[in-house]
Amino acid sequence: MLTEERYRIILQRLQISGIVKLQELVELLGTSESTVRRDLIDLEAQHLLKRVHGGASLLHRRSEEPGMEEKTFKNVQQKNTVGRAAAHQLRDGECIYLDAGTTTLAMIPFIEAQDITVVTNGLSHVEALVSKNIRAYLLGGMMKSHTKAVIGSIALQNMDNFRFDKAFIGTNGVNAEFGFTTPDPEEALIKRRARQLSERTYVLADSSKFGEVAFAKLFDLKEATIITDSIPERWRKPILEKTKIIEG
Amino acid sequence: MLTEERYRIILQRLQISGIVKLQELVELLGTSESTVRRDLIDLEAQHLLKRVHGGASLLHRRSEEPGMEEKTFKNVQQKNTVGRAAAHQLRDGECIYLDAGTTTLAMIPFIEAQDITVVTNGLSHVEALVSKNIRAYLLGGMMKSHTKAVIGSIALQNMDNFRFDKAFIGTNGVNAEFGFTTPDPEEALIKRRARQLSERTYVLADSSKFGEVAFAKLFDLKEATIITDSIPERWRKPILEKTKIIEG
DNA sequence: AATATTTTGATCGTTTTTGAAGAAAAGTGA
DNA sequence: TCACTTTTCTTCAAAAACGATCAAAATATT
Repeated sequence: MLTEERYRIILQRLQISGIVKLQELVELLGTSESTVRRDLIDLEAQHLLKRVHGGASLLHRRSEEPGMEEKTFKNVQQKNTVGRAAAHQLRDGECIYLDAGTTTLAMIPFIEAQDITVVTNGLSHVEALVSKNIRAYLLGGMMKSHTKAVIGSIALQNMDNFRFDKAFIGTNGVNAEFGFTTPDPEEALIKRRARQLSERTYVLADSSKFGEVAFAKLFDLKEATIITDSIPERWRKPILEKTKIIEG
Repeated sequence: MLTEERYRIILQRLQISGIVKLQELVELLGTSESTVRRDLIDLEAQHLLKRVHGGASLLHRRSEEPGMEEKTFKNVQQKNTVGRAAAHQLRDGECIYLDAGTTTLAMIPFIEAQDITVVTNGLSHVEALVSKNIRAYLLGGMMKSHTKAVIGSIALQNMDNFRFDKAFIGTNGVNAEFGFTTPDPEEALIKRRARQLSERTYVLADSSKFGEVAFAKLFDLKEATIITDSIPERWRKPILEKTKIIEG
């Protein structure tokens, strides 16, 4: 792996989590501790990050977005676990759909499969993908202002240009009775269509989403495999009766 | 294999990935390490890429040229002048196409017209627009890695969903003989189609672009109105003979 | 066809990058 | 504070990449 490539991955990782552990980078980059350490020293010299004991953090020169900032450390951990497990489902050469949202975004640093093609409706996603040298297509359509996601009829129509091996979809609620749900019906339409166009569908949901129900239904539990960090005991049985779960 | 052919493949590869390993190129081109090395040296001398240990990467326009530091401020001033003049052409309720690129990006802060709809292929543009609460549509398609622009056949096909009152397009060269030109043929296709779909077309070009010629032709001078900060005296007459100019 | 020029591939000594091992420093908990 | 763990720093040798050079091959010129 090229030096510049490592730099980019490190910085990208930082953008997403705000902080990275050194050991995490060693694992992610598949290189030695010494090398990562040297990279961090170089990047700090370029004022691109701040080294802290055990890793590095981004220097907060500009005020980050309020929506993304309030995520707790635990949330980040959970999302990373889910993201890692999801990325692990990828095989070389596949074409996938990556839904907008922070959980699917957390998948990207863990992607190791080669020669994959990704279609997404997330603006941040496409940026992260191209900086990892992954072939990325963006759906066209109307920009939803807050979530940086593309939605609307044009996006739907656009999606018909593609067929996917796998779709990775985010959700706000996982409920045995009501299936997967999300607050925005427009986004629900997109997610639903993505499922129809894929061979297999994975729904990414950290443990806090179990039992929740939001306004717009995506589809039933049985239509997708759930990828999560851990299943709350209370929901384990009723949900396992209906669908498969991958626990990271 | 011809030298030029190798150059083309190397640069193309670089456009796609943003970075290439030397060994990767050796394999791809089926030639010796020495030759690839020499190619990279030549291409770097032509300012078409930056050599890094183990391969080459795209040069980031920011840090590459030594005299850029001082030039930046003047450039920004120019772009702002152009951007302001362009934004002033907008009327309430219009639907416009906004081309990717830094000059068109500079328009956005100056937009005052109400209730407008903007279609763009620029990732940064769409972000800037939604944060100004302007209704924005993004073209779908393949992401070009370094310019944050959407290109390719899907983007073209996508554009046919729209009709524009006005199109604002960036360029790299304005020449009396060769018309408007840009380095990337893929981007040229998009720009050309945008012009066809609009009632009126404006090309934004700061004064440094006059006289320049790049590889791919967009269209003739007479097909669009030029918006610029100032016209170099030398080009005033030949260009004014062919088209209209708005000077900010 | 013979000669000159350019391009190519291989070799080799030098420099840069890398990973490992051990010493030093920093954090942790009693 | 002291022992203990974890992280960082330093050093060194192996590996990878580099630049320079030269002869063979391809191409152009006469």
